[in-house]
Amino acid sequence: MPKIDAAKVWSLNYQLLMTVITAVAPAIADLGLETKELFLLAEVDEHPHPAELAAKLCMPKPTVTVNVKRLEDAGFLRRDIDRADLRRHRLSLTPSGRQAMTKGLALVSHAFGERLGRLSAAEQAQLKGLLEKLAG
Amino acid sequence: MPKIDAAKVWSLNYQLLMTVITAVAPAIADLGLETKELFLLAEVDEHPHPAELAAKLCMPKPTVTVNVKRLEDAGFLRRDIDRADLRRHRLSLTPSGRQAMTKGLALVSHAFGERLGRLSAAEQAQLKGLLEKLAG
DNA sequence: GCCGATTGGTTCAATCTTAAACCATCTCGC
DNA sequence: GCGAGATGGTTTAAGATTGAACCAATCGGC
Repeated sequence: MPKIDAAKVWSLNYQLLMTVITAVAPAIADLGLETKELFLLAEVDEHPHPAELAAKLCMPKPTVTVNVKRLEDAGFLRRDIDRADLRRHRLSLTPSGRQAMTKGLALVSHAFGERLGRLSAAEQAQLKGLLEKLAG
Repeated sequence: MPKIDAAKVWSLNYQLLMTVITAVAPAIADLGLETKELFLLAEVDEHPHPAELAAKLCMPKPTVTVNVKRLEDAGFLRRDIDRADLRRHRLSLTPSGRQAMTKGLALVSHAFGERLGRLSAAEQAQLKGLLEKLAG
């Protein structure tokens, strides 16, 4: 019976991610960011429009609106109207936003990297490959 | 440079989990459960005390209190005072709670299993092993 | 035994989230 | 063009989350 229990794997994985992010949350907060805001910032380069962000981050549109507003007020984000489609807003990181994002991701990398350190380099690569297959 | 970017892996993984859970959320709701409540129920057998649940699920104590209360009101959970330690509450699933949990986990298994189906049985086992190393 | 420190759980109030309804703009077919 | 439907984003109001303060019971050292 090689079949594994998918719900168990999901749950295990979830707890892993949450443990890591909970541990770094205070340090991220010191940068002036909520963790959700950090992950939003991290996707802005690739997905500059709020609707895409909502889809990518699995969060409802109003949540994006609110978070974007906060990030804009904090000076981490600029919001310009897309001249090609007046409904759209094109988001872009300000220098300080980029800096905060970089620092924040470094914190996450460090914390999660400690866990990943339990795996060999080959296993790490393997894991990444498997997740990419799943997430694609 | 074999070193992988841990934050990327974290984020990839997070999006994978969220995509899956977002997709099943409506079906879970049909069982009368929020997704968080389902995962709380799923841990009750192993962690019958609210404080342990809070730690295991990475949620603050008041959140556990509220969710437990809802689950109790809905008839999915019983809450008895632990006679050995009068501060503690010992939680236990009612029959209908167990049934809802089983059905809910089956939904998650099915949805996540579809993703896992992209991997061979060997890869699935590999993934599970890697995650267990990380989460332990 | 008794007192200070710890732990388990709840309450409260402030904050965050989000479904529903909304407006503005765009797109497509005619 | 023009109108119906789709899409991008915001507002509002209702519900969820959670830090801080709290009470009750236990534990540890004396």
